Amino acid sequence: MVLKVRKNKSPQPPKPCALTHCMAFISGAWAPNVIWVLREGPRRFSELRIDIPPVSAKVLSTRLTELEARGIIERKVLPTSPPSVEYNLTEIGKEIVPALDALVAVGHKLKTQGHGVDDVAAKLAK
Amino acid sequence: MVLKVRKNKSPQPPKPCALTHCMAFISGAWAPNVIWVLREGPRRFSELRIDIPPVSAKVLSTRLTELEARGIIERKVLPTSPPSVEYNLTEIGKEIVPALDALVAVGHKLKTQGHGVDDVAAKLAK
DNA sequence: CTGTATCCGATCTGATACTG
DNA sequence: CAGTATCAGATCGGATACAG
Repeated sequence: MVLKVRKNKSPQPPKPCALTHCMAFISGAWAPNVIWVLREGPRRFSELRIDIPPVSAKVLSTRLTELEARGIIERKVLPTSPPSVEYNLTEIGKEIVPALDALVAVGHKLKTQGHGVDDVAAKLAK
Repeated sequence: MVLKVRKNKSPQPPKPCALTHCMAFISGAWAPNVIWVLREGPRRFSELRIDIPPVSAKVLSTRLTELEARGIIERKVLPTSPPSVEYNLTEIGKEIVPALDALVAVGHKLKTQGHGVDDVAAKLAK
């Protein structure tokens, strides 16, 4: 999902919030999934790969780096051998969870009303 | 924003909801913006182009078609000459708005704490 | 274990031009 | 006005190989 982030070349009048910028933090493949998994507690890198099967190491790594830079997750290196790393949601990160829930609720409702992803794909194919 | 939609090849045990599928409806550039603008009432095609400046006609058209297929917006052709078309949110579509608000609220908070998009970009550039 | 570096194909978007 | 067709460039994610 590409949430397009508009380059603010022209100084726009203070729009509501430049929506797209405000949502950039869930952009990128699997970003929402990471937050979703982390809601249940801390996870290690390899555990995340198991929880989100089709994600490649590269993308997961990229996403975790971004989410950390955005202040949504924390990265903690455990002094073990071999090294292990634990990720968990920050306080702000946890605030995203309810919003995600709301989105999923709507998605579920759409699905039950004949607007599931497959249904939509069929319609668009016509 | 690319919300990756996983192909459900392997019959996964009934996961929470296949998160990604449930969020597909806001995927695609400008999709959230369209919903955001439409919250204030119906808009015509050309009006949307004005409200969301950098969007091209092609993408806007594509997005509107998708959102309609997903049951999020309604398309109404007005019997005028030249023809004009009105778009507005469906009842279900309106339910997305609060979720978007919640997301934006978090985004705004992150911004005020030094995690704006530009700050993040700077961190990642290092 | 936890990543990073490359290469590469798939996908998407914007610009332009054109139709009803 | 309201799109659609086509093309080119940019971006992104996956696979593989490799490093600390």
